[in-house]
Order: sequence, then C-alpha cells, then structure tokens
Amino acid sequence: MSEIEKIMDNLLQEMKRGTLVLTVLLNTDESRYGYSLVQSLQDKGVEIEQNTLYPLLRRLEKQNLLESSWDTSESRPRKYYRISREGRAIRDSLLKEWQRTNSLIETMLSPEDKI
Amino acid sequence: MSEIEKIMDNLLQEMKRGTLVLTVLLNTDESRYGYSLVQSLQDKGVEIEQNTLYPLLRRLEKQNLLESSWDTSESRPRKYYRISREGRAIRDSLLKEWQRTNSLIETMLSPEDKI
DNA sequence: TGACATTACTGTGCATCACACATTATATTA
DNA sequence: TAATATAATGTGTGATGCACAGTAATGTCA
Repeated sequence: MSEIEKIMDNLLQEMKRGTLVLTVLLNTDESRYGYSLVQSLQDKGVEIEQNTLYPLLRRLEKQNLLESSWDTSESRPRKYYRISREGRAIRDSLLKEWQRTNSLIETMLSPEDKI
Repeated sequence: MSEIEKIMDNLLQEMKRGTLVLTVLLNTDESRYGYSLVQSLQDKGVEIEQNTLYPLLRRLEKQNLLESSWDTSESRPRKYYRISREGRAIRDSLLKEWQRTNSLIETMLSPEDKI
C-alpha cells in the first residue's frame, strides 16, 4: 500500500469513527444482538467488524445508552441490546449535530464560497 | 458536568474529529494562514482552536496534502498553506465518503426502516 | 469428518485531538 | 509608561477509541 493510500485509509477511518455510535443508536430501536447487527449494517453498506462492534456495544451499555438482556432459549445464547431512554436523547443530539455539520459542508461547497 | 454530559461531549468531539481534515481541505483552495483559518472557520460555525489547527496544518503539510510558504513582507511573518494536488484528490474522496455516509444515515431515518 | 457459519469476548498498538503552556510582536488603552 | 488585548506561531502530554489480531465454542452442511 502506497503512502498516500495509507493516509487516505487513516482519514476515512477517522471519519467513520465519529459516525459509528450514531449508526448503532439508529439501529437499536428494536433489540439486536451483536452478530446480527454486524450483518445488517454490512448489508446497508456500513463496514464494521465484530472486534469493533462488540467492544462498542459493551461500552455503550456501560454508559447506559444501551440496555442488554440474554436470550438463552435458543441453542446459542444471544445477548440482545436495545437503545435506552438516555440513548435516544444522545442519538437525537448526535443526529442534529450531524445534520448541522452536513449543512456546513454543503455551504463550503457552494460557488460563492469557492470564490 | 454530569456523567451524561461528559459522554455527550466525547461523542460530539469524536464526530467532529473526522470532519476536521475535510473542513480544512475545503477551505484552502486559496492560500490561508493558520490564524485566519481559525477565524473564518469559527465564523462559519466550526469550532476549532489554534492548538488544534496548527498541529493539524503541519501534519497535513507533512503528508503533502497542503503546501506552505512564508510571507515575511508584512510586519508579522505568516505561514500560508494551500491545498496540493494530492490534497485535492484526498478531499474529493473524503467528500464522496461523507456524502455516502450521509445518505446511509438518511436511509436509516426513513420510516420503512423504523419498522 | 471436516469446513464453514454463528455467536461472543479480549489485549495491544497507533493515531488523533483537546488542553495547557510557551513565544514574539504590535496595537490599544489606562 | 505600563498593562492588556490581539495577531501569529509553536510544543508536549494525556485520554480516548478504533483496528488488528487473536481466542473460544457450538451448530450446520457437504
């Protein structure tokens, strides 16, 4: 991988980081378990790996943005996560901020701003 | 500051991080020096501090995404930065990725996705 | 039986920003 | 004249958080 590709990768990664939490919070209105979240996010075009998502889920639970419960009725036990009240508040704020930033970027693209 | 506010701050910060580089690259089509960039970005609603921007500018220069030149003709010397050819390529890719992510988020908000 | 899918968890390293601090010069005001 | 504000650039440290590279175990299908 060339130097410039490495730099590009880093920057893309950095950009993705900020959106991961929002993405998760936008997809846990219904209870979800880690593995299924990985699958469905990937289906939607969000590249996320297990070893990124699992620690993230646990962190969000610790911060009380997600609630969890085990389902042991099936053969393989699954840990289900669902967004909490606080999580919804955070999600909405993050969303607002995202949209604000998006407007800013659009503005920066507009012709009068480009000279 | 309450626990939840701290969490919120962290997340907002995290989200901002990924966009800083793009923001800078979108505002250096004309030569700019650090101080003026801070001012104009703040005017546009992008909160950025000197001690964040200056290291960032130097990093981007090191990565050849920005080019710099000193203007010593005025009383106070100023270091001007301008986006490079590689910088433009990176900027365009980042922008595409941003817009792609924005679409994803919009999709996640759509009713059929919310059950 | 062997390969692959499903499901969860962990430890280390690297990159980056925020915060605090430092430095110099000029302009303004007390 | 002294103090303060503004212009302008720089550095060092700490916290955070993801990616990468694993481990582990069960279920399914060829």
